[in-house]
Amino acid sequence: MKKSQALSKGELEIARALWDIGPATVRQIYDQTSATRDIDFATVQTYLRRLELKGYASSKLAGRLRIYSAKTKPQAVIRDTVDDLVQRLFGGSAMPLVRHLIEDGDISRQEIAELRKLIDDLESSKTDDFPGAAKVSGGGKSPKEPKS
Amino acid sequence: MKKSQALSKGELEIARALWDIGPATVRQIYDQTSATRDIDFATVQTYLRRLELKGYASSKLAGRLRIYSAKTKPQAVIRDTVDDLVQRLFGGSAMPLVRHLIEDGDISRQEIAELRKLIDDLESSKTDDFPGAAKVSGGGKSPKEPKS
DNA sequence: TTGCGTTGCGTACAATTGTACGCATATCAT
DNA sequence: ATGATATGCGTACAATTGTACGCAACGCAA
Repeated sequence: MKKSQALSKGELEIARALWDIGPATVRQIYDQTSATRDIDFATVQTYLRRLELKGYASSKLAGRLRIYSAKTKPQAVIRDTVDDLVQRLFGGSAMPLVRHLIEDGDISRQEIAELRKLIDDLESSKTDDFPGAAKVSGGGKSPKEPKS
Repeated sequence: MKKSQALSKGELEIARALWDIGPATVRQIYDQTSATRDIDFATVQTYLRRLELKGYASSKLAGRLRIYSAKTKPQAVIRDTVDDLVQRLFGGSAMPLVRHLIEDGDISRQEIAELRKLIDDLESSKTDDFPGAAKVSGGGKSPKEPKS
C-alpha cells in the first residue's frame, strides 16, 4: 500500500498552526495563519479537511463547531519532509543543509551557544559508538530507519 | 516584477543533477538521476525544459544534442527553497530546523568536527550583531563573505 | 541502404494543490 | 422575531506537477 501521503506546503503550514495551538476550530487556525499570510477562511477549512483525509488530523463536532486535532507528532512529519528535501537537494546527506543554514546567517548569536551545547551532547553521546548506534540525549526516540 | 517561480521537488532534483555535472545533455542528467530513482527519460527532458522556462537553466543545441546549463547558483535556489520550508514549518526561524537535523542523528561524527569549526567562525564573525555591543573574543578569522 | 536506437520537440493527461463559491443552518444582537 | 454573521459541507475549477506518448529527424552498425 501507499505510504502516508506527503503534505503539501500549504498543508504543512496549517498543520503547524494546529500543532501550535492544539485542538482548534477552523477559525482559530485561520486567525493564527492569516496573521502571517493572506489566506481565505474557506481555504483553511479545505486544508484541514485534507489534513484529516490524509490522516494527519482528526476532528469531532462539538456543538456546531468542528474541532480539529493533530494526529501525528510534528517530529515525524518534519522528519519526513526534511528528509525528502535533503534527498532531493543534497542526495541524502544532511550536512550540507546544516552548513547552509549556519552560513546563511539565519542563526542568531544566542542560538550559537545553544548549538554548541547541542553538538557537545551529540559528540559525547556518539563517542566510540558504532554507526547507527547513536543515541540522542534527552529524547527517547526511535532510531532512524530505512523507509519506503 | 514577478518573483522567480519556485521549483517543484522534481525540478529541484533535476536542477541538482545539473549543478552536479555541469552543462549536460538530457541523457547525462537522466543517467545520473535514474541511478537513484526511477524516472523516465522523457520526464527528465520535460523537467529540463521547465527548468529553462522558469529561468533556472539555459540550453543550446550542439549539433543535434541540446546542452543544458544551470543558470542560477545552487546557493540561491537552496536558500529560497529552505527559507520557504523554514517559513512554513517553523514560522521563519532556522534554529528549529538545525536542531532537528542535529538531533535526528543525520550528522556523522566526522561532521561534528566540521560543524564545530563552522560555529567558531560564525561566532567570531557575528560579534557585532547589534550596535553598541561590540565584544570581540576570537582571533582574526576569515570574515564571512556576504553573498547574495 | 536499411534498420535500429537516440534525441528533440510538441502535446497530452491524470493527480495534486491552491483557492474559493454557495447554500443550508445555527447563533447572536437588537 | 429578524436580520446580520459565522460555520459546516459539498463542490468547483484553474494552476502546477508528475509522467509520458508519438513522431520526425538523425547517426551508426550491418
